[in-house]
Amino acid sequence: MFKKYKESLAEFNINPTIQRVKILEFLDKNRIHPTAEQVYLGLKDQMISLSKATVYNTLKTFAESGIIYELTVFENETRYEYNRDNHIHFKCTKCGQIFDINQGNDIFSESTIDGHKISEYQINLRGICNSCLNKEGKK
Amino acid sequence: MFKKYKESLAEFNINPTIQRVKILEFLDKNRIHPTAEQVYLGLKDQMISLSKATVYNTLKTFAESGIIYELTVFENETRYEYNRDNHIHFKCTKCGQIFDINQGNDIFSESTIDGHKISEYQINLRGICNSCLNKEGKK
DNA sequence: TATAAAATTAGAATAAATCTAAAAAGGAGA
DNA sequence: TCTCCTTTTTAGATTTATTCTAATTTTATA
Repeated sequence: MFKKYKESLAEFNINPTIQRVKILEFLDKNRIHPTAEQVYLGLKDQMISLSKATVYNTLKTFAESGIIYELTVFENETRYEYNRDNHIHFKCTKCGQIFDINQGNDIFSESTIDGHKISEYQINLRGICNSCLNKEGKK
Repeated sequence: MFKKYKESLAEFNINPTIQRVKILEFLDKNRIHPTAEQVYLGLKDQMISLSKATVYNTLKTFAESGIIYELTVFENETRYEYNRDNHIHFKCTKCGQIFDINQGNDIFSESTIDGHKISEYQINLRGICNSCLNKEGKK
């Protein structure tokens, strides 16, 4: 059942506890760039003993290992995603949803800029999304 | 003395109260991408009655008007800067400093992507800065 | 199985940001 | 200048995200 997640965790040298497997599964099946709070809320009913601290610890452990990605898109809330393909984010100011955009991948392929060594980058777009634009049009 | 700042504020239809002029001056003279807290700490000695709420309110008012820019660079702390020239940011994981990089300006000159209307974008780089690299080299 | 190490837990603590309601300041007109 | 009205500031309480702490439970290992 959870073999897939256990194997992934093993690849990243993370012990596959029940909590960790469940959290990874949640991230895999809910591609909404959730906050730690959202992960906790999404799991607490099926895991009555789950603690928020575990969710925070686990997400941090995951992000540090590289199995998931940690993002901050304009607002000051840390979000997480399982999608490790190179992509950028668009946040809608109307509905608040965050969309993945498969573009802009190798803009900073040079690893140095102004003498600073780049190890990572994030590109965040903001505006009004596709579906909110349509809703506006209909009014 | 503060004519320059009063004029800028007038351009953006913001009443030039003493607090506002002082906060704008602070941002102009301290190009460190400060947090609201840092602005408050930097001004409270010369303005004993200054309230944190005023700093937060003012920075928000400024950002909404467009006279300053609000940024989130990886960490979940909102930062502000007076520099409105198009540029991107580099945050050093060693010293925590944020550097301005004058590059990457017109990457999203097209105003639509995947049908989403782009009104704004941020590009954030992370790694080890110039001077931290040098210090490492010397050890 | 015993023992050590790692992980989880509940709840307290911290820190950023917002809210509230009252006081102060500023502007417009008589 | 006085009055009225709007805007701004203020202190402190509140909210919310996150971290910390110390005890307990689980897992790994000898």
